[in-house]
Amino acid sequence: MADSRALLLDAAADEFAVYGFKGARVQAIVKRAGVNERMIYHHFGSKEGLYAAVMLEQRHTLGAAWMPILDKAAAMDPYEGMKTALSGYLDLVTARPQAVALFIHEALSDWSVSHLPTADQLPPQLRELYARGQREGVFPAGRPFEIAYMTAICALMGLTVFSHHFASSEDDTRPELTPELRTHIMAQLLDGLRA
Amino acid sequence: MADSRALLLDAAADEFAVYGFKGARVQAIVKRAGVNERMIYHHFGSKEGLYAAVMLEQRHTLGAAWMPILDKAAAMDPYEGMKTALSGYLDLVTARPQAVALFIHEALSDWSVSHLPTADQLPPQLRELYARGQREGVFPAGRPFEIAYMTAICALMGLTVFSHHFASSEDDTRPELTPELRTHIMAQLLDGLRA
DNA sequence: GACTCTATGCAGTAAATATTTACTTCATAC
DNA sequence: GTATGAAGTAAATATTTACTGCATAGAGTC
Repeated sequence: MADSRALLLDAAADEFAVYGFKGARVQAIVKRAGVNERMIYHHFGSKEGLYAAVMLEQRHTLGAAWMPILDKAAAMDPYEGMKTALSGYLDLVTARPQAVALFIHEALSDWSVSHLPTADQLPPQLRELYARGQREGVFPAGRPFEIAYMTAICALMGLTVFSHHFASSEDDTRPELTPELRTHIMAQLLDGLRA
Repeated sequence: MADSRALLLDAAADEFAVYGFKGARVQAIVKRAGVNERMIYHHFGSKEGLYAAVMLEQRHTLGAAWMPILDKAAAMDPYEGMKTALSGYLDLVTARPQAVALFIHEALSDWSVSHLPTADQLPPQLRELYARGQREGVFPAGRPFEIAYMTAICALMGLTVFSHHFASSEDDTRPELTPELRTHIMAQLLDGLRA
């Protein structure tokens, strides 16, 4: 009845995000999803197949959500464009911290087939926007785009991972970044990009 | 004969750094360490005891290595002090990427007793240095130290995790950050701190 | 040499874990 | 109306995994 495939993908994303591939338990996944254990092998063939499907879906979802923002940013002036792109990225990872966790787990583990974008697969819109900013003197001329990009994105991913450190001691709810904290973070990252 | 305790701590740090607590296998640890499986339970009582010992040792080692640099930084002017502290931190995590991996794994997992420093345990030397910089107008007045600190440190940790993305395709060796890349990263982070 | 104590090794055990086997429903196309 | 194949379930299997009981080796002390 219920779409057990989608239920499994969601539950598995949560479980893999917390424990990584080896640490994740299929029983925990099927329990979360509320489906029979057999369904994993029916839909995905193996735990590994399920993992690969989860990673593909996450990367696709994240990419699809970021794409329109990147396109919008590409039409703006370099500084405002970067602001838009990074702010949009922060929105995305705030809304889907599991995706960040999944990517980090994969980077830490020795997973053979990486589902992560490589240095030459970074968003071309931002690459061009950054180059334009460099020509206009808004961004420093000598700094490679890869460095500028990775430094800013890594900061956002890291902050997502350690966001619960901003929680007050008796705050039991998930401590989302307040708009005020967001503003400070964005200002710091954008100042870092400036020439 | 051989100090099996130290061998186990080292091997376990490597294994936990890659797979996290649940994903790590005690057999893999003892194989790496070249000691008998029994030794884990002799020295640490359990897998969990070994993990706790590893985390304590890593945090202590990292803290002890950073401490003198922080003290030196505290005596400098705010900007140069921050530069010294962050540059020293980058040296540390470059030399011991496993420590970063361990902390990130713990932040991602639902481990009950956290071995991570909380927001009020951030290095007091830097807190005071930052406040001094704010009074002198070097650092922005309204931005909380926790934000400025975490944003910069998270960027460094994230870059450590994703550093292999800077490798050229046929580079089989571990792609350490070149001095040139380091310079760009430090410049970007320090510019971000500036008022 | 006997005695003690810690370090180490071997061979196991019980539980956990990924995967498979055999089977039932159930919708839909021919 | 039945053939077909996908979706779902319960139980079993083979392997892995953390952990233990027990024996032994060696070093130091008397």
